[in-house]
Amino acid sequence: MDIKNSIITIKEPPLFSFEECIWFLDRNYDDCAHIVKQNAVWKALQLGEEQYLLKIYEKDNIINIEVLVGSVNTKSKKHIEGFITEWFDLNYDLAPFYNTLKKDKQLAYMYNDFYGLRLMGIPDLFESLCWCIIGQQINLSFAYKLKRKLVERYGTKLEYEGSSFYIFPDFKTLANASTEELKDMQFSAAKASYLISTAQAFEEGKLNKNILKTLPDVESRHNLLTSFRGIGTWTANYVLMKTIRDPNSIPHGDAGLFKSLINHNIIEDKKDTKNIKLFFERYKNMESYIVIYLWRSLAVR
DNA sequence: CACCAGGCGATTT
DNA sequence: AAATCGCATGGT
Repeated sequence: MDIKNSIITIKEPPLFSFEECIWFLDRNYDDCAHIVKQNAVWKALQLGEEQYLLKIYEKDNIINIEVLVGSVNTKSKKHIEGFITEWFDLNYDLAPFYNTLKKDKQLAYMYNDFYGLRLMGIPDLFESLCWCIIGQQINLSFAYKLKRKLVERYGTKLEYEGSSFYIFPDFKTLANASTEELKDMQFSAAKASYLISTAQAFEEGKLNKNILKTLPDVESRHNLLTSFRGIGTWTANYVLMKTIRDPNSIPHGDAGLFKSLINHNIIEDKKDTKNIKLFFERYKNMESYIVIYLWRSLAVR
């Protein structure tokens, strides 16, 4: 294959910072979903039957996607372009959000400090839900540690030039895992059971991205999600934000969100529901974006 | 040592 | 209906 053919390019949208986006992917944690180094991100993924390893970097306001592993043809090229566009939220117009942000006395600084940050998504619904279940109630460092154990045990490893890249386990594999195995890996009994029952819901066809996308509004999507064990309002809203890309999802009860709102003197404490409501009214239909920027503010470069 | 982490469901009041 | 509890473990 011609080397040139293995590089896919996408023109960057306005109000975009590749560097800010890929920095957010890790922000000093240890996410096994990708490797960020030298102004590039390496990402392994499954597209249909085939496995891919992508190296994504920026050059002259163009996103370059180098396909290191996997075959490139018209179909897979389109698939990869679609994946990156969705992951980086390239089709979203940030201008209305920035217009509102710049008028916000406490948060206007974010326009300069986090300029061009997009809502980095989790395109795969099963992966997204598992990540939420893992992260419930524990600190993020431990959550990433648990996720890595899960992925290294049940996922797919891709070796490339001495480095290992991992693809998140598919639901069939996790549906057949046992709670005992997961408990031995430091998952609580409850989390082990939620992960397996979620995987089984996918296997039985009761839950998938298409079902959610077909529902008419965010309330019905929220209600379907929370009808499953282990998926509460926080998880439902997180997934609607990161995977379904509803613009108006707020992960209510989120510890980081409270912390950020307190840091910015927007609320007194967690029980200050009145000011939380007032705050989000300023960001009508862009709630998901302001949440991402509030989370971003918790991380230190 | 206590208390909280990007919560949730079960149990008790 | 609302408040409380247990969960696994790491960090402060």
